[in-house]
Amino acid sequence: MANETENMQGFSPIDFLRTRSLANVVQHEIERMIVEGEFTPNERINENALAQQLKVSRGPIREACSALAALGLIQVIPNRGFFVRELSEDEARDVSEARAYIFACMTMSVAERITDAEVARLRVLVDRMDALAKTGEVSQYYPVNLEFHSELARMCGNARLAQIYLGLARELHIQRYRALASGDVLDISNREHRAIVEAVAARDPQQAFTAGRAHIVNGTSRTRRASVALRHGSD
Amino acid sequence: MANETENMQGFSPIDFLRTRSLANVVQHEIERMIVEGEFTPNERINENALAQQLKVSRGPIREACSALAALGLIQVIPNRGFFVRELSEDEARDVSEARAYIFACMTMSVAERITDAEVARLRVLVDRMDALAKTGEVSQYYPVNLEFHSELARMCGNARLAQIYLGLARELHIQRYRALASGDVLDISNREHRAIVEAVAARDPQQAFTAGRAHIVNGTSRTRRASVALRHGSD
DNA sequence: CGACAAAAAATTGTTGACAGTTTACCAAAA
DNA sequence: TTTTGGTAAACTGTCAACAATTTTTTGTCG
Repeated sequence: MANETENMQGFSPIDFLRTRSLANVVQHEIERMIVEGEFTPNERINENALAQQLKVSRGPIREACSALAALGLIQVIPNRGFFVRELSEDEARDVSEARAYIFACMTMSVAERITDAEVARLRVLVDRMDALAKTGEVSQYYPVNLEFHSELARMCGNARLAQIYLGLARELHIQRYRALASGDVLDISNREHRAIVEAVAARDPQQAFTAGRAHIVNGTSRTRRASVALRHGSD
Repeated sequence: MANETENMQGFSPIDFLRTRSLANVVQHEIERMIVEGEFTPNERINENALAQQLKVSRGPIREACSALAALGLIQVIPNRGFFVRELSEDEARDVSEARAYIFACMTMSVAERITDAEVARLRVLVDRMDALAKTGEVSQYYPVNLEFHSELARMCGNARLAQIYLGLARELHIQRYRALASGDVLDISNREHRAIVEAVAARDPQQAFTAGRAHIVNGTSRTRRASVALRHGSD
């Protein structure tokens, strides 16, 4: 129809046409709102208000929330509604630990199957991060770091493992356990990257597992320390 | 209320009642139908027919299917409906491998934190399975085997890891990669159980990881062999 | 007889309305 | 002032109807 192009804002028209179901669009919109803080943890999602705001009826809203509940991002309490899920201290610890384990498994798998060409590709990324860490360019370091991690996820040759890893990372991201990096932290982090690359280059699965797990565990405690420092600083 | 305390088994009855919306009931019903073969892989789920059969309207059906789609059990094709998801050969391999990795992480974690009392509890289970394997009582062996695995999941001290493990196991179960056991297979399988117990009893995480991974990997190939044999036998 | 187009049927997508439950509010009594 | 009881508003749970799309059937022409 002609007016399809009117009411799409922020979405590419291709995506809009691919998943024409409103529920799907709504789901991604709610996800975005949670990530960007328009919904706070434990807040109730008012179906009527959201329906009015997004100009749809409650049906698609409820379908989207059901899906997000299954994904663990939303909690449902019968007769009271959908609530943005907040991880307890214990749950956050479990998710972080699980993420470390699964990342370790990924690097282990990479060590068992990596080619020389792939080793070279990882080395390029680590070298580039080294240079950026030296100059302290956090904003440029971050995307390369992301690429390094997703490159490993691809190389592990197990799409499901990678998917689980990304899901856990997203959950932590939503809960505002975000990586906050300063100069020397970048350097330490990249030294761990190098340890991973050397382990997989040596085709040593044990060592790769250990290095991978250590990287996430250390990263988690670095993030936690930074966020505690921030909290004390701003109070 | 007075009768709250009466019929609580495992979890509180208040939770039981609180999670009962029609959509939730329908979700479990569809799940059951898939597991028990009333829906075959790739079959379309007819919303009207199912609504009539379950005596509800299409709203709850769609909410339930959205949730199952998020869980990966159902596939959505816009304007064509919900389809029972079938794992491809590659996907099934990935899921099996991921399950092995995560079980290995669980046993590794158990080795790092297990108490003497818990070691004793595991030994009791393995001994009991040994006795049942000798007599070849498959139907009695199976529940003890299940208890052994869930006991390990509990002991690993990470609810999220355990949840992921169970999700993967369920997915494979639904896809009919089921454990089919005969006498000597039981014996071999339980020898692997014993290897896991000895590794965690020695507080050796490395060894526990190896033993745990091997158990699932071997179990998968045993199941696969059995199912191939069955298929050839029945054709 | 087969290919193709048009009509009909079946099915999904979406909406608004109504019933049942929870929450908020307010007045009266202790 | 606090508590209690009851009423009204807000909200969720469910449904049936309508719109849009896909699939099946039917009819026509080569």
